[in-house]
Amino acid sequence: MSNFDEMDAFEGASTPLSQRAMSARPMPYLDGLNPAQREAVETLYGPVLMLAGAGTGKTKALTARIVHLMNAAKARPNEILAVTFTNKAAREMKNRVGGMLGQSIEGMPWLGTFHAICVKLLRRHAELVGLKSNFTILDTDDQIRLLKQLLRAESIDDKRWPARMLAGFIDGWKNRALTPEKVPSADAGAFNNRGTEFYAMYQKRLLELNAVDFGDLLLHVVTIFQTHDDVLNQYQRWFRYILVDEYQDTNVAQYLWLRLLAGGHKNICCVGDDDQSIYGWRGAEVGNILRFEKDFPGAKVVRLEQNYRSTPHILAAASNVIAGNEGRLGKDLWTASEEGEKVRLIGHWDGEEEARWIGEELEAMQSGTRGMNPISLNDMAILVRASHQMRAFEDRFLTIGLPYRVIGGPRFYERMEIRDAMAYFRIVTSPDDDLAFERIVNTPKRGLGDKAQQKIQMAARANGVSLVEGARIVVENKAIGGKGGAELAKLVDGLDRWAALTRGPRVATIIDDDAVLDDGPQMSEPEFGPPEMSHVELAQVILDESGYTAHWQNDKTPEGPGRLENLKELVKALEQFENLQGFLEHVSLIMDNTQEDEAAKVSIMTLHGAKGLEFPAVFLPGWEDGLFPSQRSMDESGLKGLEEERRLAYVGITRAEDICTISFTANRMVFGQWQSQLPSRFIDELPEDHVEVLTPPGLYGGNYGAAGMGMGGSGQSDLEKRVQDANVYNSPGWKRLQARKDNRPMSQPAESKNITIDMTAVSSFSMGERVFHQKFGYGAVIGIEGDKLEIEFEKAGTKKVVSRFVAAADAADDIPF
DNA sequence: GTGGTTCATATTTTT
DNA sequence: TATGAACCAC
Repeated sequence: MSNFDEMDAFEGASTPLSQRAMSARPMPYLDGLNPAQREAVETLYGPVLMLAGAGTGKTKALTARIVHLMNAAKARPNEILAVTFTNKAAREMKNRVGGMLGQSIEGMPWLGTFHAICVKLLRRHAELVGLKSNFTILDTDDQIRLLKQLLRAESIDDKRWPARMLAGFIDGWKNRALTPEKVPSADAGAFNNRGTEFYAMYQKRLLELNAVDFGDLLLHVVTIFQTHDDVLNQYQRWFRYILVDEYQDTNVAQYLWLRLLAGGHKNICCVGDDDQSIYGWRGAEVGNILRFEKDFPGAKVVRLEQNYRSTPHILAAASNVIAGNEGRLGKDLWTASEEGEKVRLIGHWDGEEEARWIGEELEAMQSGTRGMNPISLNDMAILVRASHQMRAFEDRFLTIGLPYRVIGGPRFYERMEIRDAMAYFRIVTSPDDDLAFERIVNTPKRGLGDKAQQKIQMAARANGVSLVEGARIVVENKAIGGKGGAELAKLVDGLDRWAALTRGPRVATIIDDDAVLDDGPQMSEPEFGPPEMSHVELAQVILDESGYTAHWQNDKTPEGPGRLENLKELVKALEQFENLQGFLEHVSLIMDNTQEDEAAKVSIMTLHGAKGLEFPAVFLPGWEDGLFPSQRSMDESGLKGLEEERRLAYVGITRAEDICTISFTANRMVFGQWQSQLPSRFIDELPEDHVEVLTPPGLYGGNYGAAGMGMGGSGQSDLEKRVQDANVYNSPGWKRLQARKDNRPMSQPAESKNITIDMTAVSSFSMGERVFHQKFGYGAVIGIEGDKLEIEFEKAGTKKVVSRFVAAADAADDIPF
């Protein structure tokens, strides 16, 4: 396809208002920048690497650069390609650019995530890789499902060769921009020697389904660029300036993509921090950022080293830890801020005690008991290495009634009910979406099990049609009897009816040259008359008439109400789109957890989830060898793994603005078994001058190492390792820390705990009353003690819970959180 | 086809 | 420990 005529039309497109408004004024956005930031902003041409340490104002610099490009280089907003990894980052950048310009920035169509931009590109050139432009995007779950089907068809024992493993290989290849033909022979042994073969089959199947997975979005676009010079040239000319955020997280495919696009003018500015590369296991290549100057000869490297976030103690601790890594580009972070408190280090007996102590500290900080100004819970965070660590905190906070929020977990669009609902929308808007059909055909239960579904499959295959059409044939032939047959007939009927409601009659395609948007090469789309019903209403109708809403209304599990709530939210989200298609094209990439909350809560999240965030008070629990650094990382990736863990430690510490508290425990329950733990080797890397040891004397003295030795009798190497670890624990650094430790008591229990009793809550429950709890589900009150209730839960057993976390069962909709 | 059982399994998860 | 998937009996 050739878009050159259209391209030429864009070159003459009128100058956006924003730019005219800008050029009249001076450049106020440059004033607030420090010299390094300013240099990075003002070097508009040629390759630039902005090495931005944690908290050095890289987003500020990046946004200022965008504005400066429009202002000084007279770049039109649509000629700037700005890529991020997350939607959140993209959104923030959009907002901040808009803020600097003093107007909303609708005119930056190419500011987005790698994936979102690739979707846009791929929809335009889909046919070059054998797709139709309305392809569907499969998420990980769909991907696994599909692979399972393939493996089953080949009678592969999925115990021994699980689909997940195959998905891992395939993702790995896609991350490296390798199509099946290009997989190197070194990888031939993958997946029992059949990895490449299955990869090829999977890709073929995806094309048949007109579908792509996340990895394909990049892979296909890279393939197009590599095989179609004309297309590549178009975009090379179109994107006059390229900006990349979090460059240290790019994988090979993204790297190639960028190199291809920047190939002409090389006006590319990459921003990143090699010390914050923590996604190696997802295919990210730190090498990309380390190699930048070689890849782009003559590149200007600018270091942002002034930190505006943390105190000197915190920075020193972080710098000292990260100094243990080899082959860094190196930065010297400094700050003008006041000294503040040292990084605090404390050991505990076990995870429960750790959670209890942190809970008390949080309360003390919140009430200002600690002799400081009170801190809002919103300004505190607990950052863990692995999500299973969260449980101890949740349990503890639930019992003491401390409001918390878990960040991360399944994303909105990954939830079962959302995916089911979306499958309904998909099958209605594109009836040949077989995957969607498979998902919903027996959801809710329609009495259509394996056998019935096989019949549909066979009918479809025999006639070379989609599953929906196959189902229609089955219904017409009455091949399925009884309840199932009747239900299937009803479903097919429903699908027809809903599809008819989606759109009005088809209208002749109109190509209106003047109406072409100026955001790049365009393709025309068929048009339809006006729909008879708004897509929002239609969505509700689909969910109701299909019986899906009722399915969850009848659901007895504690999740039921929440799922209905999510469905409501999904329908609400539809309002922002023009139609169902538009929604589906974007939703898989943009829906995220948008729970905006009112009350102050402490955040609990993983270290990975915390990247890019900052909090006045940060707690880093679980610094024990094996947990952090994670044993698995070290086993699988050796020194590389350990270094990535160390970067994770660096990320964790640098999230803290004022107070950073690191803790470890002597014992921890691992897979149901108690294990004695040794303090993390990273603890030894903390600089003693910047650390205050809070561990009470006697608790973790010499007997700690002895306990570790006593347990390690299982094998020679194991024993050796433990001896070695024990030596680490007794290392000079640790001994010095012990020697300097403060003898003060651990912390006073927060008194506020017993003072604040919510009287309304106390009186509102009675013995035997049926209640609902968000985490534990339904239960009966069997004991009342002040504001605490003892509840026998139907699923979760007997628990003591603060009454305001519980709602009367008949009012489950009004749970106050 | 559903529901209960057993058995294996056990990081991190931007899209 | 505790969760999910797979299998088997109704």
